[in-house]
Amino acid sequence: MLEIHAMPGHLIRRLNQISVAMFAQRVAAAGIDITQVQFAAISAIAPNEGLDQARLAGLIAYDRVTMGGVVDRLVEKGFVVKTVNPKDRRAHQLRLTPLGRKLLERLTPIVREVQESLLAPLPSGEREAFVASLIELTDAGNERSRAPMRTA
Amino acid sequence: MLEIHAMPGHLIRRLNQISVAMFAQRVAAAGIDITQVQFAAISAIAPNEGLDQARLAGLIAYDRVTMGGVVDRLVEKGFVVKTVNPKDRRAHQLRLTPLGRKLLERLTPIVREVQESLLAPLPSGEREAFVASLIELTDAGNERSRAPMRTA
DNA sequence: ATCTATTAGGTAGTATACTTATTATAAGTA
DNA sequence: TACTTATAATAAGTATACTACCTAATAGAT
Repeated sequence: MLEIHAMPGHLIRRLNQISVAMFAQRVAAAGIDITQVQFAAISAIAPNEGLDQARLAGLIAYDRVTMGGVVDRLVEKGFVVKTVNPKDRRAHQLRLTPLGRKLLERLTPIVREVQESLLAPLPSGEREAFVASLIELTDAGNERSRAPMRTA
Repeated sequence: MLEIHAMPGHLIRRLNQISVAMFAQRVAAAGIDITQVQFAAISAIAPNEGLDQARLAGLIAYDRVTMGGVVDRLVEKGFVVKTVNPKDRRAHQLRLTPLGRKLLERLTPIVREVQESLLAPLPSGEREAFVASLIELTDAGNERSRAPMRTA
């Protein structure tokens, strides 16, 4: 048994890999071609149509440069359209296509199920406490991340 | 407030980003040029000198292909040496150099401190429970990851 | 009206993290 | 011995996640 096997940093990294793999497996099984990160993006665009890439990145705590690539792939797949904001020609406004909206509707219940499966190994009494701790830690550590969440 | 902001998968992803950023910041502050992943690799090689890349990948739950690149960078930096196993010429045996061993010694206390800082925002009574849940979840989900841990 | 600081987005480069395919070698079996 | 299967590593391709740097455009101050 190595020391790192009990280190929070290492365990979080592994749990993230498990989470990503479970997402990919369930979504592929439903015949849908999208990643976890791409899902987060469209689910944040949906209630904020017309927002720009920088604000989108802030909403879901992504790096801005990474966001550019994610959006491009979503545009390529036909789920998102990107138009220049006439009021601020630096900014690209993002909107879901009808296809993107339909995809989000189909995905949402699947993604909820993935979350349940992820926590299923915990006794039901501990799941809430675990999620509460996650929220506490991400909240407290937000500014230390290179891509902090920005809701304002 | 978006639904994903309370989803375990999303929170784990963010916490991993925070953890990686904290590691990078502290290690850079100590004047050391190494990533979290590279640290995990050398800390697993140290007590298992002569192991091959596939076993190393299993020990710390990395993808074997990814491991190849990580090892190459450690070799380039002079922390690890890679030799062909004469008994099985497919396999590359890994060993720390004296420089690698010294680095590991310098890093270990820093990394321990990073783990403490990461959990510091939790009330002290909740930290153990949180880590226990992490272990429970990574244990239970191990086989779902594309890079499961293999200690055998 | 001009100067300055800030912001949005992009490029190029590095590192992780996977997929599928290929090569080399090894080990087992017929 | 020949055939088959398994394994170690690499190659090429895609996606995320950063750094550092660059340009264009805007906003605010003077």
